[in-house]
Amino acid sequence: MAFSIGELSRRTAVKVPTIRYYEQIGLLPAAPRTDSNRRLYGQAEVDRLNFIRHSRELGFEIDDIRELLAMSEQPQSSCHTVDSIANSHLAEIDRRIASLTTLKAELARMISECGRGRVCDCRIIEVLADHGQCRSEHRQ
Amino acid sequence: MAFSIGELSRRTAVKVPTIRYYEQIGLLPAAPRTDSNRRLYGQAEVDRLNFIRHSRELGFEIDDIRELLAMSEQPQSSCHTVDSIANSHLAEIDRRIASLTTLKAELARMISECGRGRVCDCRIIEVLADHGQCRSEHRQ
DNA sequence: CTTGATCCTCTAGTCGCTAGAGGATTTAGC
DNA sequence: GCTAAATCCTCTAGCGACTAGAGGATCAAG
Repeated sequence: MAFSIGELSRRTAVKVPTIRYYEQIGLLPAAPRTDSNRRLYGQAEVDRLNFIRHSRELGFEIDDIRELLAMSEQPQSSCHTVDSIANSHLAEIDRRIASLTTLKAELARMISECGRGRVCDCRIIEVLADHGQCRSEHRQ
Repeated sequence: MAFSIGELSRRTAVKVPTIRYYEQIGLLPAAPRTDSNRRLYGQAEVDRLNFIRHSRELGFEIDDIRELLAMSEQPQSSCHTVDSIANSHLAEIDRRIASLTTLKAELARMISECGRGRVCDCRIIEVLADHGQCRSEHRQ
């Protein structure tokens, strides 16, 4: 039933020091200990940590996750807060996708235009410099 | 011709402390100083800093930028390195876009399914928990 | 009974900045 | 010329979210 921090780590793909760090910052409650001071966990911690990991992967910040966790622990409350966190996050996601898509096109174009030539002919440098000409002035 | 760090900041949209930081880590060469020890810059620094800013916006790390800058200062060399930096960056961008797109769909669905109800009925929590049921076990 | 894996706490380091203290100098208005 | 505000300088410390390592205790397997 109860298992070690290493086992929790294996079950959630969250590294051991990260789990301890989450406990330290109060994102996970302090775990009960064995006689020899080792942390003990159960299924509830697996769930909570998966929730945290998934949220982190989706780009939520720790403070967002704190709020989301607080919500999830008070199911009787309105989901308005959850909704607004998710919504503002969605707007941010949209911005990131848009900018990454632009970047992707730019990078892809740069790479395709970059022949086997010398850097002076390589458009990657030009595009990054936001210049229409070779940046040879940097050589002095 | 020569201008202050504040002016350089205005021309490049890079904050003054960030410029000093870049000098400190050697991303910008140490600027010449006035008699009263103030840094002086010219067009070359505007170019270089724009290059850096643009690269950072595109998600390149400082060390990547160091390499790209070294390339741009040796136009006679092959652009193979530039190309490989950009290519590996492109792969990373693709991964990020894919994961953000999945997230976006998920968030959008969550938000649309999240009625005016209680959190127990709100799918945002469920999706983040990667669970099919309400996480009321968290309440104890 | 020993070896190696795992656990503990603690401090310090990472990256890319950002903020603030405390002081000097420059610029603008009067 | 004088004052007040803006800008500059250096320095140290802090941020988020970990990650690494020291130094030591304990556990599980052969």
